[in-house]
Amino acid sequence: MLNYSVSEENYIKAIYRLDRGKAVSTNALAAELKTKPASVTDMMKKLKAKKLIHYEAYHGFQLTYEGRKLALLIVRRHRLWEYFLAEKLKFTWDEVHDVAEELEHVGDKKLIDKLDEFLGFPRYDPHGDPIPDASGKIEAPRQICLTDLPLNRPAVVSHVSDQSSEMLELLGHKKIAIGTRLEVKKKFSYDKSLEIKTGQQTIAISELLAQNIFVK
Amino acid sequence: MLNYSVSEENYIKAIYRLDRGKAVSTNALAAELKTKPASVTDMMKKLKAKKLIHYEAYHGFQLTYEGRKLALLIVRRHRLWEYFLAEKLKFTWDEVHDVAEELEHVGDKKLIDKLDEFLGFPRYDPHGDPIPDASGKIEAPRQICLTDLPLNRPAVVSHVSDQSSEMLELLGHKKIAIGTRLEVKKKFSYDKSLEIKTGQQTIAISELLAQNIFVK
DNA sequence: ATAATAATTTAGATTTGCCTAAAATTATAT
DNA sequence: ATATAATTTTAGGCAAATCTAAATTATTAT
Repeated sequence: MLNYSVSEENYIKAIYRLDRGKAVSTNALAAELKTKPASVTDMMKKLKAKKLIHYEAYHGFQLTYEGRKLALLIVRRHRLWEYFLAEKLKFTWDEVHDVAEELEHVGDKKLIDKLDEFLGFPRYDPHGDPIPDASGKIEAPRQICLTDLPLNRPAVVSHVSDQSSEMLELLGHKKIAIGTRLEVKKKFSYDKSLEIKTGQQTIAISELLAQNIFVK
Repeated sequence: MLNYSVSEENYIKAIYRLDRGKAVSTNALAAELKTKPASVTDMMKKLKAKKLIHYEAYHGFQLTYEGRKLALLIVRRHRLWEYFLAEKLKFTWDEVHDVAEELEHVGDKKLIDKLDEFLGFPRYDPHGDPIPDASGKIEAPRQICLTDLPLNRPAVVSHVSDQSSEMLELLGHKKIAIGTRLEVKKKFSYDKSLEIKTGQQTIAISELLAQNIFVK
């Protein structure tokens, strides 16, 4: 496998993260990477030339088979490092993300496979996300977005896709974590906020927050 | 402490490595980093502006106090990762260097200090080099190069800086290893080779080989 | 259906880090 | 001491990744 720049890897990972079946848009990717749409277009041309994405001007992007393989490799590195940081170095779960973000770009194949072995081949990272194996296989997470959960259907929080400390602080405050059981009680069309019931309490969830919570 | 690029860190580390009391030259640094003298000059201007080195055109460079502090921090990261790779991931001693070369640029302070703690505050890396502590202190065995050892001064081999198998084969053949006692008996200006006496024998050492042997 | 709006791309600059070739400076040898 | 050689710096360019502003294409709202 070839060698990719940190920037290329970050774009590929972001496209993978935003992938919901449909093509990813320039603006969405720019927002995700805190960069400008013009920069995204520049990079998309390069990634297309390297056959990592399908792309026609004005019609968004999707990962090719090669692109998805690379994305899964980066996700593997990221989640193994997160596991290492939490399990071995005793970082708290909200500290691991930013550090893993840097470590994930160290590309040595042997390093990652030996780290995996050292950790005992963990299957989930500290946020509950499955870790791809050395061949790139990943457990299919049959989770749906909280915004798509029907009213009064019991579910369990299985994943939060944004992992900024701001997001995690908010989740902590609302006492929501991986494994929390909940039901959506009401949906307000005005601001698309939700009212949800957890074991103890009934609370409001903004649209943005709901979009980043996934449940099974 | 500010944030430095991978390139800046590599230059600082190389100057630290080449430091023998006198100023480091442009050509020596270019050779060490496998780059061109013109590129070195470019970077030296930047490092001077950042007050990491002392530098006047045509007169070489030396680390400032800040520069030395940064160098020791990078050395600390490098050697802790080397220890981790050898001790925990079971890499062999000749594999650790290249991987540590990448990991050393992950700058998170907490990561390195927690790694240090996890490893049990090791004092030496797998090559026998001392590891600076969290405050930047390093054990003082300022060893000198065999080329700088005065005639007839008894010394002990403490370190070899090149670790290629070719080098080690040659050392093995000449029966020189870490701990070998020796004295320099003659220096030949013609090819800068040395004649040295070990316990058993008197042998010739080429300039290149001598440059890579360090003694106390 | 078309005009207004939003999204996207292009054009042209900037910064970092590197290069080659030429000029300037320092070191060396006779 | 001075010519020659070696070293170092300058000048000018290139590629990657980013930006702003302007132009282009797609979407939407009436």
